[in-house]
Order: sequence, then structure tokens, then C-alpha cells
Amino acid sequence: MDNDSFQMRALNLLLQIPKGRVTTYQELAHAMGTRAYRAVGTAMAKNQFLGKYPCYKVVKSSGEVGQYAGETWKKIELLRDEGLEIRDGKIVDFKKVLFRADEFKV
DNA sequence: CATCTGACACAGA
DNA sequence: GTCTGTGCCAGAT
Repeated sequence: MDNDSFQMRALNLLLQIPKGRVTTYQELAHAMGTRAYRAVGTAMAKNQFLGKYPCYKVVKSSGEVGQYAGETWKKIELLRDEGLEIRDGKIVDFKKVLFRADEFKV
């Protein structure tokens, strides 16, 4: 199915993130039961099903937006469309909009 | 099988 | 709070 690879599992979890909320590579990996936060980012970079999966909702644990297909500005614009406030590349009230690992559906 | 890479995270200064 | 170095995992070479 669409859930047989590490990458697909990560992308699938993105669909659970409500509008106006974001998650981090760390939390996302933790929700998958692994510590491969590096691999999560790498997986996204190799395959972005932009439009299919909201990969722009995945940011760094520090609250910075992070990279996005070499066009970080676009990631920021998309996040702003979600209603998020971004200040100098960092999400305002980051903790408020953060979708924690334990919030993901079991 | 060995080595490098990367949309990251954490510890130390 | 910042900056630098090291560790991490899965996939690619």
C-alpha cells in the first residue's frame, strides 16, 4: 500500500496535522516510533509530493521554518496561509501551534 | 559490505 | 539568546 516505506509513513502522518498547526522532524519521527529525524527530512527532500502531502508543515524543533525544496520563502508563505505568524524565519508562538507526537492518531 | 549525504537535534562554549 | 562541533537514521552510491 502507501504505507510500506519509511518515507510514506512520514508523509501519511502529515495528513493528520490540523490547519494552523505544525510539527517538527523530531516529533514526527517520534510519532513513528523512531529517532530518525534526519531520515525524515532526507525522505521529504528526495520526494516531495507537493500538493498531495503538506510537507511544509514540518519545521525544526527550534521553531525555525527550515528548508523547503530550495525555496524557503515559499514554505513560509504556505504557513502564513495556514494562519501562522512568522517572524524573521521563525514561527511566533511556536509551542502553541506545535502538533506533538502524542497528538498523532494511534 | 563500506562510505557519504542530508528539508535535523543536541551539547558545549 | 547565539555559534560551532558532533551524533543520529535511512537511503543512495
